[in-house]
Amino acid sequence: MLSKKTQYAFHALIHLAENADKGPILISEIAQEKSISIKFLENILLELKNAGILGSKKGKGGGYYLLKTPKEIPLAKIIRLLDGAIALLPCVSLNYYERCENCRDEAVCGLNDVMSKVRDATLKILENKTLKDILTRNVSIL
Amino acid sequence: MLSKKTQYAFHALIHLAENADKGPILISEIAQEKSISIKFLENILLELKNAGILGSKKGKGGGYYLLKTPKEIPLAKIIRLLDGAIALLPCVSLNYYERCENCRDEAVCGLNDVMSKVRDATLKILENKTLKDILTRNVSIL
DNA sequence: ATAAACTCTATAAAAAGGATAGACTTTTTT
DNA sequence: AAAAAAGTCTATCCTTTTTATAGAGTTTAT
Repeated sequence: MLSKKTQYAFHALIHLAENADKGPILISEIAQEKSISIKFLENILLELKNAGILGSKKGKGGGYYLLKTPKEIPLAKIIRLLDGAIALLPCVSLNYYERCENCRDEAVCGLNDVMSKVRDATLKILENKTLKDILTRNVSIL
Repeated sequence: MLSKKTQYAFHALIHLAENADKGPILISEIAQEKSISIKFLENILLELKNAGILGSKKGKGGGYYLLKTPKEIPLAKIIRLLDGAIALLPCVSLNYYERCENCRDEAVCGLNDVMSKVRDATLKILENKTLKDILTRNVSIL
C-alpha cells in the first residue's frame, strides 16, 4: 500500500498540472482543494522540489509549479522518492536492494524468482505511465 | 514492501513444506533455522493455524504441520492474511476496499485506472503462484 | 507425575506515519 | 527603505503500526 505521503503527492501534482496555465500555485490552495494538512503538504512539496520535479517562487505571487511536463514524470519516480522501494522484498529491489540473509544463493531462491516477476510486472506499468496518464481521464470530463 | 511478518511466514512455510515428511516441526527448530525470534514466530504460526493453513499438535512430540499441500496455498493468501491489502491504493483493493474521498467518480479517475492495472498484474502472479512454486528451485538443488 | 510443547493475553520497545509550530528568508509593492 | 506577502526550513510532537518479549496456562506423551 502506498503511504499517505505518496498519495498526497499524486493529488498535488495532478492539481499543479491541471492548473499549470495559472502560474505558481499556493500550497494553501492545493491543501484546501485536496483536503490535506497544509504543513504536511509543505514537506511533501519541498521533497518534490529538492528532487527537481517542482520549482517554487517566493514572495507575493509565489507558489509551486511543475518544472517538467506531466509526460516527463513517471509514476514510479514519485513513489520511489516518497516511499522508497517499489518491490515487495528488499532482495529484489532495483533501487533499494538489500541482500537476503538466510539465503544461500538468491539466484536459486524461488521466492526471489516470483517476487522479481511481480516487480517487473509492476514496473512495466509504473515506469511507463506518467503524470499525464493520470490526468487524461480527469480532464476529459471537465 | 512486505512486512517482516509476511516474510517470516513465507520462510516458515517453506521450512514446513520441505520437512513435511518428518511429522510435526517445533517452533524452536524453525526459529533457529531461519533466524527468527521464537516468540514472534509463535504469533505468526498461530495466525496461520487460525486461518486453517497449519495444524498443530500439543505436548511432547508436538509441533506444527501443513494442513494443505503446498500447491493449494497461493502466495496471495499468505500476504492478505498477514499484511492486508495487496493493492497500492485502498480504492482499488478487492479485499480491503475503501472509498476514495476527494474523488467524485472512481470510474473516471486516472489514478484509480493505473493502480487497478498494477493490482491486476500483481494478482495474476500472486494468486497463481503457490507455496509449491517457491519450493521447486530450492528443492532441486538439495 | 513430569516434562515437553503449543496457547493465549498482555505488554513494551522501536519505527513509521502524520501533523504542527515558529522562526527565517525572499520578493514585491509602495 | 520599509512593510507585507509568501515560501523555506528545522525541530518537535503525537499516534499508530510493527516488531519483539514475557509469562502463566493448557495439553499430551511417556
